[in-house]
Amino acid sequence: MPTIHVQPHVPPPDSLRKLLAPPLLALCTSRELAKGECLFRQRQRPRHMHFVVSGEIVLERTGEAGDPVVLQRVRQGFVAEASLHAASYHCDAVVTTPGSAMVVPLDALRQHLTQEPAFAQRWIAMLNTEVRRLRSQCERLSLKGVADRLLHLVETEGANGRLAIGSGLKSLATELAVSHEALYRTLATLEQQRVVERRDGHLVLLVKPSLKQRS
Amino acid sequence: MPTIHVQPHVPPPDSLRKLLAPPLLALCTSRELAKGECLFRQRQRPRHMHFVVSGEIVLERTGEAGDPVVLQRVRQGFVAEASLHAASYHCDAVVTTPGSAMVVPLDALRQHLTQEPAFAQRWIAMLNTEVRRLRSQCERLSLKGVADRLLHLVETEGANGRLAIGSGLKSLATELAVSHEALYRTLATLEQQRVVERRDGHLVLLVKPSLKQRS
DNA sequence: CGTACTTTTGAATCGCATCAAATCTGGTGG
DNA sequence: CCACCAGATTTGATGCGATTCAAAAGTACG
Repeated sequence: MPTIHVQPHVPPPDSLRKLLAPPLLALCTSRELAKGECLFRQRQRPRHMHFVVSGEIVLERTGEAGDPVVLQRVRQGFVAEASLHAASYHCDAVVTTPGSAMVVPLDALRQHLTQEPAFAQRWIAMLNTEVRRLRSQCERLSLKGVADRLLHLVETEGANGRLAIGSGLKSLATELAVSHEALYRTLATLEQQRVVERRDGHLVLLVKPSLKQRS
Repeated sequence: MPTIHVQPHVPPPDSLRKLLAPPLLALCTSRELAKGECLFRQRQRPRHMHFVVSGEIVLERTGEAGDPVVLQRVRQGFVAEASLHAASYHCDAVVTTPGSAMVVPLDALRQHLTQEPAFAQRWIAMLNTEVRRLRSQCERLSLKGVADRLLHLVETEGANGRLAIGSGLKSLATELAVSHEALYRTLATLEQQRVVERRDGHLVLLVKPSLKQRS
């Protein structure tokens, strides 16, 4: 897996510049994300909002004594947008792939939300997108087979039948809530059947989604 | 299962009155929900926002040729809040238990959102809650065992270890993405072990969640 | 009273988790 | 440059739990 080094000054992506007004953008700071680093932990009080520019972080919750469950992987976008008014985080944010993030002070963000109606509208639109994404994820996790979940992921999250594998298939397996062995096997089968292909860190669909004729 | 008949004039619940300002509330109309009725279907253009007051509706998506997947059950709250600016619905809304809903014209809702900053704030808070709920649901669906999912549901969605079974255990099984047989069996086992109890359409936890000693 | 549905239990089967082990990979330090 | 190590990747074997098919009993409703 080729490690891509980030440039010293990663410009905030268009999506962030469009969402945030210039005055807010000016208050943002950049932050490097080192592998294994924690952006925040469960029960901490939120002080900043993080926007992942590059790299990958995962949200995970550790329930009492169980294995940590991966709630979401973020490669581009806000982390825990819902913690806007929360008194504490409800999950951990761990960096799985080095990169960088934009950091917005929470109090400034809240203030702009109340004072800039247009900004509030954009924020609502962003949350709507997030709600839809989460519903998709629920739909995906409702599927029974590993192959179904994987294909659903590529069709749903991928761009034009092409999905970037972030930090290895292992973390992808956790996101799909299957064992990594099962994912490896399923992927091998799908590759043999010419349904999907792995190329330079990407999963590529080789058949039209409507022609689901595997097995 | 006792069928509860709704009163002729169901007042909008507090949560709705707090969220909507009086001027918007005045534009709302009430609507009876007959069993099996469709509030809307996939690909239709949204014209109204629905708030379930009583009864139960489910959001389900039918993927090409697969079984319909239940995305969410709503017993109290907005249906498809994320379709605020969407050009079309991305799922069906079917009434599973008769009741009533408040209907808000979408254009009026959008207008108030842009003109009433305070209202936009409340809307954002509502969306934040929804995002958290959906993350919980994803976490639940990531659990492997039927018992784990069921208990997680009662702990998460229930009030004080008490969860109302809406329209039968069968629809609950679909929400948990397990076969209804598996749910019946698991529930029977859990009742034998004095972990949960069924009383008048409710699931009641009999042990502290922290003392998870089933096995 | 009959029909349609949910609930319940039984039995057979299958897919995935789990345990195990080998290979491959990139990165480190000698 | 090479030996070496930690992690990811891959393949194999086994067992469990859930799905599936089947059927019976209970329940609501016209």
